[in-house]
Amino acid sequence: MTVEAIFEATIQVLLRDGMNALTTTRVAERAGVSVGTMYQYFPNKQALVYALNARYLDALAARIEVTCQEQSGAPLGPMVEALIETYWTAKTERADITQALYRSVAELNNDALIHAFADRVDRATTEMFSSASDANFADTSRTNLSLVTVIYGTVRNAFERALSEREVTDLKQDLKTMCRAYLANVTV
Amino acid sequence: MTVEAIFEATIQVLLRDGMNALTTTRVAERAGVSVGTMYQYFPNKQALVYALNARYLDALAARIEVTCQEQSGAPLGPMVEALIETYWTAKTERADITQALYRSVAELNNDALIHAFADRVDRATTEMFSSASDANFADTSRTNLSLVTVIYGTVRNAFERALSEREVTDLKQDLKTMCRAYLANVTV
DNA sequence: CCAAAACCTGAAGCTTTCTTCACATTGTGG
DNA sequence: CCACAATGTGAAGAAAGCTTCAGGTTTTGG
Repeated sequence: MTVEAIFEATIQVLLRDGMNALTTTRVAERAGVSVGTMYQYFPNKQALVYALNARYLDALAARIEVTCQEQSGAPLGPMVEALIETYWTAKTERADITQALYRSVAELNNDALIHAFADRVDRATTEMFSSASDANFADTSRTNLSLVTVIYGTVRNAFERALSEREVTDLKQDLKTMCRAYLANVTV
Repeated sequence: MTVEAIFEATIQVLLRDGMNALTTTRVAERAGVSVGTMYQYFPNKQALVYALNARYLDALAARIEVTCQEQSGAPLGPMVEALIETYWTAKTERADITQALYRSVAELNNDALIHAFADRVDRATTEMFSSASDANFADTSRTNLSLVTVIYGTVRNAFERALSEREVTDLKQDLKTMCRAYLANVTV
């Protein structure tokens, strides 16, 4: 489909030349369509980048929701590990795309996008944690916020450092350790 | 000083209008100088943004180094709390600037900048942790990497969610808890 | 006080990019 | 096979930005 080709081309250009070089002409060329076609699907360049990110975040949220449902009722330890695993995998299996998108959102008015995503995902994780067989939080939403902020933040920062495979494995392991240790502390 | 005015103007424009609207004309205008003057100090626009970030990261690294020296020889618990406190404060005391810079680096070829910063700071924190009165790591550099990645990542992610003051306080507290709990696990 | 250096000015050239629109091509239902 | 809708084309207009440079102003040091 044309739209799909345009999205793919956008990612390619973003990867190859960065956000500065992301021009309508270049995207259209790489997508194998004319500029006019692009404007039939997106009112302007910003809308294109916005749509690309929305699409990506939607897919990511959906994956997290699946994990949360799968883990419903499980003990907290496996739960948090599954969440880390899902998020980490989703971000790293196409690391190049993740990186490209991280850069492209920076110059968007992305607050609405980010918050909608955060709200949706928070709802899923909060519900999951509440359902844990050993759930007994003093403050569920606080614990949820701390966990997800630490996890998502760590993954993102791991991207900015060029870590070796070994370092990534170790870091992921340690993140799990930290989250489990934290949960042991905050459950009554 | 002129250069300082230009830097300040760059931040202002970045804050008010975002990276898209960061034009040489606008920066010069806001700085109260002519465009020509700007080009006497920076060979081009990118160099300006680069220099701004370099300057900021240098100051941040210096602050972290001070904390690391102050904490030399202390126990691990206070150490990691001091690191969190320093980093968090440095990032939040001028949250607007932090946000503006996070956005501006995105479209820089920032790898060199980021890695130089990471190396410098990692050296300081690794040395600090090694000096701890109760230091006894199986793998010092691994533990260091895990701690700093989690801490810096969490702070960054906290920025993207619009957290209330209460949530920030709680999150910081929980981050400290997590780091201490982690340290208790990895020290022999 | 003066000459040289340092610093500043901002209009204009050049380039690049976004966006439009009149027209061409392709697909579809009868 | 035809008429009509949907889709695609790409040259050109319009706007905006980066950078230069010839010349003005201020500072410095003797």
